Amino acid sequence: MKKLKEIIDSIYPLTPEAYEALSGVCTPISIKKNTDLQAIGQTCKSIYFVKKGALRVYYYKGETDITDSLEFEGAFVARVESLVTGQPSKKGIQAIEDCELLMINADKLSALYDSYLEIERLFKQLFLKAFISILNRIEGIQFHSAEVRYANFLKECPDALKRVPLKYIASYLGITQVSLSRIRAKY
Amino acid sequence: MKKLKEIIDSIYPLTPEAYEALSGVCTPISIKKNTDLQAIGQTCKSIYFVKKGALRVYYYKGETDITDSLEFEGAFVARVESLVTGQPSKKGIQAIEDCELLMINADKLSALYDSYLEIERLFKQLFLKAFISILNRIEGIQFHSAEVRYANFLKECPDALKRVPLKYIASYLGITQVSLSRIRAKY
DNA sequence: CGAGGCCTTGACCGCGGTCAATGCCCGTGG
DNA sequence: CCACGGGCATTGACCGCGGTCAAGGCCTCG
Repeated sequence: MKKLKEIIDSIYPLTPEAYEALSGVCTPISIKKNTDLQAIGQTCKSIYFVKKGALRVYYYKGETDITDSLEFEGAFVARVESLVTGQPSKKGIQAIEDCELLMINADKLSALYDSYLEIERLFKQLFLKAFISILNRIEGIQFHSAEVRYANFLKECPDALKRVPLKYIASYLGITQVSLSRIRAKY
Repeated sequence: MKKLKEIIDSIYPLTPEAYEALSGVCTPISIKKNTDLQAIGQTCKSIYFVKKGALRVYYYKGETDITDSLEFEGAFVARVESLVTGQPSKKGIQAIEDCELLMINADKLSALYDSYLEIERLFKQLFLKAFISILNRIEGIQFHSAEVRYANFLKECPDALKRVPLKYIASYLGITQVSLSRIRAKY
């Protein structure tokens, strides 16, 4: 069970007043394994903080289900393209385990920016982290073999294997279950 | 020869005063073909607007030279990771043709944000466009064959073929010159 | 005219994809 | 409590895309 405050402190600490204000726009949510937190086609108006559990962002490429990202305790989840453009998202968010979340309403959040510059900076920081991790991911896809990508993934998320079905991990790594299975067979 | 004003107007039009202020932090620059605008290892403190010519952002993956992006008239060029982190960049910017540019100093630019909210919004918009185009690029890399990527590239930049050496295009598409050559042989 | 850079082409190979068969685990109902 | 069915994972056979290595043509520039 992760605390929002601890995560924030590790990124961009807030004054008690700002933290209070931020808490005011957070709503606790529980969601069951294998249900959708946000369905494909909805417009994303929230950012979620994961207190407990595991989620995946996914979409359909033709017939096949692709896992776009995997998120665990302590992470923030959002569908940024939809959040900033206001367009319905082609991606959905699904619980892989029973989850406890905080829902942060995006409109209420940006209303806080005027009064609390530090909150704006915090989320700017979160956004930049996401941006840079995407740049790294491109490098991974373009230059590393599936085997190396799998090894890196294990290093970053050692407990993912026990919690996430292999088929999700495979499409997250950009390969098929079959290929992933072969890679695992070699240790 | 592209005008900065026209491009801005097509993205987020500014009032005359704001446009004046922005012009005040722009410096015209000329640079010769095959020379570096910014060398690898420098910290990026500028955003460039391309009035004329063609540039590429590149870096070294081991021994091999990789073209990260290609930019033509009307585009903005920056090394965002370096700009936001303040770290020296692993990427360089090189002129593929003789170029005429406007250099926008990043510090002076952000100093304008307080007085001109619209300028901040303009650049926020530019940044978001870059973010979304990166998301699309990931899709391209992950799901389209080299042949399709080449076809899409031709559609987006029809004149690139005449202006950019094939070896740069190849690494930009994430393949070798040899493979690109074979793809081209099939039309 | 020679040298070097750029592009093309051929021979060869390995990674990862598809298709299909099989094994395993688990929930449900007789 | 066991039997069955379905979803997930593994394995084998096969294949094609794109990579490497090396040779050869072509252009430009000194």
